Amino acid sequence: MSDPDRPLPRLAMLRAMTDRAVLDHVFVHNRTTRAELAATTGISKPTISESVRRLETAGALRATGTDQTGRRGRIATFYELAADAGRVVAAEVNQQGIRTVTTDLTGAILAADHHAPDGRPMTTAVRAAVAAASAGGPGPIRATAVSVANPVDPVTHEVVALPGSPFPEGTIRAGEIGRDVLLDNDVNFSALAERREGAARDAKSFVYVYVGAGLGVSLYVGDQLIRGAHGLAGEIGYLDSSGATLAEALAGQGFGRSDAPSLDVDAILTTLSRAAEGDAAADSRLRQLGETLGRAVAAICTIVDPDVVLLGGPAGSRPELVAEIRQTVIAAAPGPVRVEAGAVTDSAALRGALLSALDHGRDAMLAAVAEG
Amino acid sequence: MSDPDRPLPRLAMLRAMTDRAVLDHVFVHNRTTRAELAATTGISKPTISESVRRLETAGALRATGTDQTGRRGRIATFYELAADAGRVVAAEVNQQGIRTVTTDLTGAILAADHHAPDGRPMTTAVRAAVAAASAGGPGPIRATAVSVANPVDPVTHEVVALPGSPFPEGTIRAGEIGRDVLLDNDVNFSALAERREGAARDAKSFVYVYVGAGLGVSLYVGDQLIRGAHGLAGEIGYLDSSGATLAEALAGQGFGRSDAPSLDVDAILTTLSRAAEGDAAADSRLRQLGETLGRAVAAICTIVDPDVVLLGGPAGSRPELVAEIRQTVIAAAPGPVRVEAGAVTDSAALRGALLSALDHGRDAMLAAVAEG
DNA sequence: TCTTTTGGTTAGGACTCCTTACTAGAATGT
DNA sequence: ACATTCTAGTAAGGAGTCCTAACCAAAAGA
Repeated sequence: MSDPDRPLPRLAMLRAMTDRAVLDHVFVHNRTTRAELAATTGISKPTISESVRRLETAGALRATGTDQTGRRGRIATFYELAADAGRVVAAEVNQQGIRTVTTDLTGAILAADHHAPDGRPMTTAVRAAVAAASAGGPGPIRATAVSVANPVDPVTHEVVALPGSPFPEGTIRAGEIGRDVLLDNDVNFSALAERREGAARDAKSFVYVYVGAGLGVSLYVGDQLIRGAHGLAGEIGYLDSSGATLAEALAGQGFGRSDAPSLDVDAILTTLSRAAEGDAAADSRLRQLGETLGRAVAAICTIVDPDVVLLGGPAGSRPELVAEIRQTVIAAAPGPVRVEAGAVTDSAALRGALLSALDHGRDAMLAAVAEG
Repeated sequence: MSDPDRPLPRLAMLRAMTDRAVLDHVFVHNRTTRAELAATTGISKPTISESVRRLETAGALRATGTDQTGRRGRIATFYELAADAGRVVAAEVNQQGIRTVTTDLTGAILAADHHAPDGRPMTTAVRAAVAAASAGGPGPIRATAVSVANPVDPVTHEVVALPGSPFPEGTIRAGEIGRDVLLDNDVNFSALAERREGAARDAKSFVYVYVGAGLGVSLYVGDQLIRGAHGLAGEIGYLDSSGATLAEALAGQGFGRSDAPSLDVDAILTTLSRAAEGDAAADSRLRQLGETLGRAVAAICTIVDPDVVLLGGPAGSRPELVAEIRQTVIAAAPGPVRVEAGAVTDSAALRGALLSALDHGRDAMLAAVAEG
């Protein structure tokens, strides 16, 4: 792994920085030319040319045609990522089964799959699904990310089993699924998706509140996720709500399951639709739900003062509930806060896992180029 | 300021990194030699020599004697920071007046002063105190940090006036005190002191709770302070506590002033001492205070899951109160949390302001060297 | 006195990057 | 048709930083 001969520790860093600048540009503008690279990065043309040549011989880039737009001057040659530069795999595990997606390093989807729950142990099923998603494509798998519905310990990378959790199995270790697997919470991954390409793109800090079968919160400050010392940051089911925990309070309002921090999504959704039909009792229960959740969100806002609060999940993204929560938060939090529904509604956790896998996969490819 | 000719944008970064490595080593081991620098930084001896020569001619370093420990081999020449490399000023503003301290870039104290409140407007008095602390020493003032008792907006650097705040004046702008002034909250600065040289030295994340005339919280995650989008992070006086705000609840227990989020420190301290003398009623009120504060701290722990919670301030650092709060927090927070008293008791805010000024002052000197 | 040890310098080379000048090739203008 | 203009990329030369290896200087130990 590490060279016995390290001839240029510091100077090599400069070279790696130029390579990174080139690749970073390729990741967003899939096709590019040497001239465009030099112009946008500010690096000189000869240096860019050398970097491109290096990356091409290393198998990362590939010349892929010429610029045929009838423009004056010499025709430019396009470069893009080589087809076999690598792939990444993302998987989402929940009660509906296992969903996987495989993309190349640009993020273009190569395959997607879904496995309904069968009798097998969860770890076995996940390992098989990831192996199937990894098989038979061009280039090596550079990274794998798996989203689960439970908190994940940031140091052991092991799924933390909370009492009464809806997650079907208490212990999954990243090492049992494959090597270099990024295992994380679905709420964290969903928040990442919102951060990168959702409603929190421009926020310096934001709070993502997931209201679904689970109830969880992710905090982002800058581009940093606050995981907590024991991976328990954002487990707001344990927040105090007028003497009881928030989960207990919600259960007492008829929105919880008998087993603790799990919510009854169907109950929430039927209440929402009945309130919309004019049912006064349902409307009252909706207000009560919004106020209970809103007070918890207001506490978070008082403590971390985020730019924006995003609500997600099958219940949290419903506009009626968003409006109720917003009202309570604005009344109770000291500063001005925006409370909105998340923008990434379609399997946000899988999307976030993919984004995370892409980050790491791209880093891995760059490291491979630098090594060899 | 900026060169019209920028001959080496990238290569110059390497050189700056070497200089920074040398200076960083000098900042902690005041005296050092070229050989020691090469050994500890891993940079080659010729490169270190060149950097030392550069820093010496720029006026940052100074040869200051030779190694006289009867050791074999050639005698080493010691280098340390030049006396006129620069100074920094820190000031703490509170109801007792203005306290200032001036140090060189190693942190050695050159002067300290205290100004009791006079009739003058606060901004005028602070400006005068900072000017007095800056005058007549060797080398330029590289940075100035001022600690105030109110929250500071992170973008405008203006003191935010909260209703009923104990801070005597609502608006101070950093620009009105001097140029390049770091203006921040006393709680934030105290937390920085704990982070660097107090009980949170080894913590990855921690919460600092100040209980004194003001009531405030600072959150550190890694080396990053969570300020909040509007500078209001940690204003827990507004937290909900059984229907009222925390400040109101504390006032209702007899620990507050009539003007809102300000605490009556004397009332807390007398309750503490009476409870220690066996007064049952005082003991009951102490337990109630500990539980009220503990529930707020537990909410913070549930949301951010820190490594450790440090309590500071004239009331917060009292061991009896720490024990009460700890008991409530451990019972209510989901994960295992350490709750301790802060270790920096003697004017922590001023110490933190000084540390912050040192950070920026050292950076400023390095930038000055790089400029030429 | 000779050897060893240690701090530091010198010499030479490797590497990265930059500026300037140049070439190739296509569209445009006359 | 032919020169002009414009663009992509290459070539040459030089500057700057860093590294290794060898060397020098001075003091302690044998």
